[in-house]
Amino acid sequence: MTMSNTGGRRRPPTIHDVAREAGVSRGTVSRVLNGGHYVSPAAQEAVNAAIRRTGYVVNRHARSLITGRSDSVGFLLTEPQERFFEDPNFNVLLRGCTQALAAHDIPLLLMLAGTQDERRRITRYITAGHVDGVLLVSSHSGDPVAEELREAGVPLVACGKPIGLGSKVSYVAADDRDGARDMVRHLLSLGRRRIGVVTGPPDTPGGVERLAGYREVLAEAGVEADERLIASGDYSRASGEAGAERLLAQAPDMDAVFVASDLMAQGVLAALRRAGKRVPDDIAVGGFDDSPAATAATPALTTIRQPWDRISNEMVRVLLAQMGGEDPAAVILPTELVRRESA
Amino acid sequence: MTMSNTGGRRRPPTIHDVAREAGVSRGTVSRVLNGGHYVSPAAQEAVNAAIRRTGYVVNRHARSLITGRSDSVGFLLTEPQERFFEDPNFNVLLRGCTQALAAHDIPLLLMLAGTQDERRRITRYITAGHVDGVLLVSSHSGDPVAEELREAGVPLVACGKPIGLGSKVSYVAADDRDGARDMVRHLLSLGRRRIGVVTGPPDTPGGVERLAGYREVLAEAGVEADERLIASGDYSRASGEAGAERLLAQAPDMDAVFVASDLMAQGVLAALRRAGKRVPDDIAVGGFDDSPAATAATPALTTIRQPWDRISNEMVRVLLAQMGGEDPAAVILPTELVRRESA
DNA sequence: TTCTCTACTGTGAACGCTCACAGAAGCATG
DNA sequence: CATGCTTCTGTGAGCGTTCACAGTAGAGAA
Repeated sequence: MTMSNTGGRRRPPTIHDVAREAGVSRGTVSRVLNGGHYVSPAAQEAVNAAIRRTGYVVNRHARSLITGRSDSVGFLLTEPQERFFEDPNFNVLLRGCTQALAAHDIPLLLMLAGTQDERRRITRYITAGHVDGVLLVSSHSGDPVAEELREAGVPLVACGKPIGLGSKVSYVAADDRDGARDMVRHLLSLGRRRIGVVTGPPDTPGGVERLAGYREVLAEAGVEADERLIASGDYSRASGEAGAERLLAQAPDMDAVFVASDLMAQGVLAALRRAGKRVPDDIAVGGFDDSPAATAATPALTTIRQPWDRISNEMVRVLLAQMGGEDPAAVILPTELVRRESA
Repeated sequence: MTMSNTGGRRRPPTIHDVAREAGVSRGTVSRVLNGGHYVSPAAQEAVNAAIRRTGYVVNRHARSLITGRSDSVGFLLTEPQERFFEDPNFNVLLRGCTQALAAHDIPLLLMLAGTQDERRRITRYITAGHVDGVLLVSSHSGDPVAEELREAGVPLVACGKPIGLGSKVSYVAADDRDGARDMVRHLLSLGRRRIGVVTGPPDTPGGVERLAGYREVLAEAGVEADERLIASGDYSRASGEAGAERLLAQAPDMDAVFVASDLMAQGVLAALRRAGKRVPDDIAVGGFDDSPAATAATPALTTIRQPWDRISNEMVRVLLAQMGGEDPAAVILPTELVRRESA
């Protein structure tokens, strides 16, 4: 019953064909397509029937040409790509955003801009209006792309608080500091007192906030701070391994370690195993993210869950709102302690 | 020097503005934009200068409206998404394709169609001409989307040989059978004779071919086949774990196991550890893929590298060729044995 | 009645581009 | 000197849609 057409018409049906088929004008069809206001029930029905019969789908290019919108949003990665693709969180985020957008029938364009050159090209591409908004995933500060897009007036939502920028840019983030506090409190509750930390890079919000939470809780608990218990990594597995080795050398009496990402925690576990330390008996290990890496690790990681599904949903919600003219907004979501074997 | 414009023009410059600025007609500007044939050097130069001065970028919607092309391609996943996002191979593939396309200035639209409903919608979206071609990632056979797209005449390249379809659809794949042969030969060369296998699903090329390679080599070597040494999984970590348990129960004297994916191999390692078996001393383990999971595992996996960078490059190359009117083609790429600790 | 208001419908004009065509040179060939 | 061919250029039309506007009909108010 569908797709029936006079003869072997090869070209897809246009709004004209639908109008003729329904016995109304282009304008009326267009109105039905765009919400159906000021259309009589009879016309509404006739048009819908004609659309079904002809198999009509709106030509987005023609629509975009006149509306100036593209009805698509970009998912932009401005970091060296290895990082993101190695990080399981990224997958979850990408999937969540794709799905949230699909619910609004908005396709997502994936854009990778790892090099300086690519970044320039992508910025031009975006500012030329090929997407209506951008979901930005870039943890490091000093990222010129975000600033340029903001200036160009492109609706933008970052994942995690962009450090360098003012409050004029929207972002959605988990409550890093609070999550870190929960974890360190948990380690304290296990009786540990010599608690080390492997932080993220100091130019990322996760690097700063998680360390701050760690310091706060120790101070509140009256545990003596010790800089030898602090090492910094870059969220990669390898840097976790290196960090753990440093800590073991500097503070052999360490009895727990809070690691700012599950991936780094995997590296920490490897280093501890090599050093002959049992986890959690000798040293308890706490991760952060609750990524697939947490359950893949041996022993399975006690970690802080970032609510990635909610994060992606909120990012999309805030972006759409901004595309609709609303002001930028910041959303902070709570984290949750997930207890497994490592602590 | 760029973006200079009379007054505070807000609207981006059009081809008209460029033509006026360069003192030529729209047609000439258009010709410069599309390859510059039949344009005098003087006009060429004037137009390029005008483009630079005005900051002009072509409006893709207007162009697409008339050419009927969209100058973008889709990356389509038709499986339940968990699988792909859990699988590190997927990342590498996605990244590779994005980069290969970026070199041609073609944006990539990521499309996820896990449910029946989504699949229908996406198919309509694609056949409506919103992308010029599709990179299909779907290992299972009996996938109706591929067949529908093929019938609709949409250029299509699959990753891995689509089992159900005829030879009319392009694909790029690693040489699964040969890779499996290499691995099993390697295990034999270590002196192992009771070699188990955890296969992939029988409706995927990897499931079929890797098992076939295993059987072939054992037969050639005159090693007795034993169905108790064969278990099948679904490429997930959990299924690897379950498969290993089954094998251990059925064939306690197993001294090696070839696992059809690194992720499953991680599960196998976990099961072996629980059973008190030392790897590789008691049982050697060989994986497949050389994904990040291979190095993340303890001990690091000896595995078969799939040439993902080449695969993605070839997929893009074949797709672009097809979009240019060439016939479908199949490309098979060689694999490589990577020796690490587990075998 | 006449006027106004609301609900609905149709029409021309864009949007920015490419394409086909016609024409203008310049140069060699008949 | 006309004729053809090649290289280059400008112009009109049209891609499929939305938008602004004008117009119709019917209902209620003055």
